[in-house]
Amino acid sequence: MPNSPLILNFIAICRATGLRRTKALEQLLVTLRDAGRPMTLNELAKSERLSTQCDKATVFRLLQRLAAVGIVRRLGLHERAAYFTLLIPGRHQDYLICTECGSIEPVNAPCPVHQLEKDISKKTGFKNLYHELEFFGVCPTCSDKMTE
Amino acid sequence: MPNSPLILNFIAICRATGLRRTKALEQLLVTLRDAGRPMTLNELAKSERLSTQCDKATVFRLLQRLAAVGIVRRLGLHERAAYFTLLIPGRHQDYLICTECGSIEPVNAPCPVHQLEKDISKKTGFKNLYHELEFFGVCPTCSDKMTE
DNA sequence: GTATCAGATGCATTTTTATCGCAATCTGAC
DNA sequence: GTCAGATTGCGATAAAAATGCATCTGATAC
Repeated sequence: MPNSPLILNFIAICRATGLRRTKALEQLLVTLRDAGRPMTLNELAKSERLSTQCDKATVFRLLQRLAAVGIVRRLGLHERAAYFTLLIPGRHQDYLICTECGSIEPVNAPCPVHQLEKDISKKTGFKNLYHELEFFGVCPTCSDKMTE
Repeated sequence: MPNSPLILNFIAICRATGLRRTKALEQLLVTLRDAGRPMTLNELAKSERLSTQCDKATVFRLLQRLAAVGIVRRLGLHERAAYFTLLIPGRHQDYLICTECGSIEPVNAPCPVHQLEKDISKKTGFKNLYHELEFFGVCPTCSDKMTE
């Protein structure tokens, strides 16, 4: 479903903020949605959909714009390269990351931080608060390897 | 207090793991402690104490080793460059970061995530879990500037 | 449908951050 | 004081991020 309501809605937001509907934009959104996880610029640029469609610089600049519009978020995730993920409305995601192999998986648990977010906003005067929560540890596969 | 008990203790841990006590090591630890906040490699290398004392490559390698020993942690913080902070035993720190000016301040609130950390460890089999929690928003100074 | 033009793109290049190799130097145990 | 091994400085490289510019394209007006 390359043109699901989700994608079409994102494209509408882009259009409303002055971005044009290009092949590269659509493919980038679809790639991020299908991945369902944060991806690096390199992963994206080399992905099946995008590598044949546009240059890495284009992906880079699109990600910047999408981040400015609020469709994409740039994450730290402790790695050398930045990760990018779709910001799907109403969905918040925390991550569990293996410090050995770098694997990233979403955490299936209600995030306990939202209330604290409101308190902090009230106390400090910071506006438009959001947060990033990442758990790091050694995954079972890696810890098996380490004890061998 | 260049040689506070804290620093001496860190040095003892280093020694116990085979690291040697060098000027660069001491100055790096003192610089991180005095800063009281995460710093990038570049900031550290250019700091008063370290710039006159050793090369950037040395700071880099020391940070790697200190991270391996568990005295220092490498943080993402949403920025282009990695941040490093002292891991003071018994102290956990979350951060509040302005997305406009990049200022970083510690959050003075009990972190609500530790219980979840244990649950995740039990459920997923991940070991040695820790987490990073960052809040992002627009600080009062920046939001004033934006409405002018 | 076509002309128009600001926005988008490809390609080359630069800048910044991260990392490594190796010879020279320093540290700590004896 | 001696010496093996750890550490360092310096230069080189790799990898990631960012940009300049000529060219191309999507969206609007006609």
